[in-house]
Amino acid sequence: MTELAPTETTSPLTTVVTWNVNSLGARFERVVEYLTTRQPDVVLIQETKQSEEKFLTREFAELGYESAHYGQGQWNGVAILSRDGMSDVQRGFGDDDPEARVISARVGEWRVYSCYVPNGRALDNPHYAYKLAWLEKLREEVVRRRGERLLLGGDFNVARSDLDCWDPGQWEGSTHVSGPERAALEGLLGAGLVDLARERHPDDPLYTWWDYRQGSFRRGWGLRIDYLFVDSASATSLSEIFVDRETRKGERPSDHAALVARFFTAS
DNA sequence: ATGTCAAATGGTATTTGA
Repeated sequence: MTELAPTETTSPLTTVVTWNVNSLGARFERVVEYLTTRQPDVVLIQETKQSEEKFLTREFAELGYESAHYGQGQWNGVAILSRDGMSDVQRGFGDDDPEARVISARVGEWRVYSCYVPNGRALDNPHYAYKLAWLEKLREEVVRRRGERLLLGGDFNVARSDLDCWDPGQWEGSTHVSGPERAALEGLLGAGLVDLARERHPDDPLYTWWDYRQGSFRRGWGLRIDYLFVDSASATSLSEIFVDRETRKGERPSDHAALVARFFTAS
């Protein structure tokens, strides 16, 4: 088994988490429990499914986190939490994208992004073309920021390779594994990013999502669709990275687990 | 078409999205 446990340490590590919570309203208690017990430094949240008004800014502040949210209500919605503050928050790509799917901020030396890539729905659905175009916009954003310390986390809704998929045959003809989606994700990485989990653990599935149906989590029927990407110069500061499977267990879990990375802090 | 979950609604079941 490759289940990795978080390590207790007092060394100056920065912990960054990406987690698709599948409704912050439904998941708030789980998120609070996570923040309280694990005390991550930065949390990148996807699928808040909340309006700006409903986002519990004050409650997060009382837990020690500055927060920024880009919400649209019923669907989508992305947020960033930071124990050490943030500045220069940017919502969306600055275009006419009607869906709230990306937010970024300056956190310390990083520009961090919380990304929720469109699902695509089906290969012949207009949402699939939107997904590919959206990934291209994200790639262009990364190209624009070349040279900065970048950290992108989120639900990318693409399994990079068959290793990232419990039964590739079952997914044939579906979204998340198609050639154009994978090419778009590789194109994003080609802009100068490193897939930290895969680089550190070349042979482990490291699934981050399991369907609620059919006991998929128990059976190991997952996909790796959540990622943490950093610029290649920053990748050397990675201490460890793991999927926190505890976040997928217990009472009312999201269908995604949290992906956790720890970085050596620059001094 | 799914051993499910979440949001929204002329709602107490259905639709939509994932």
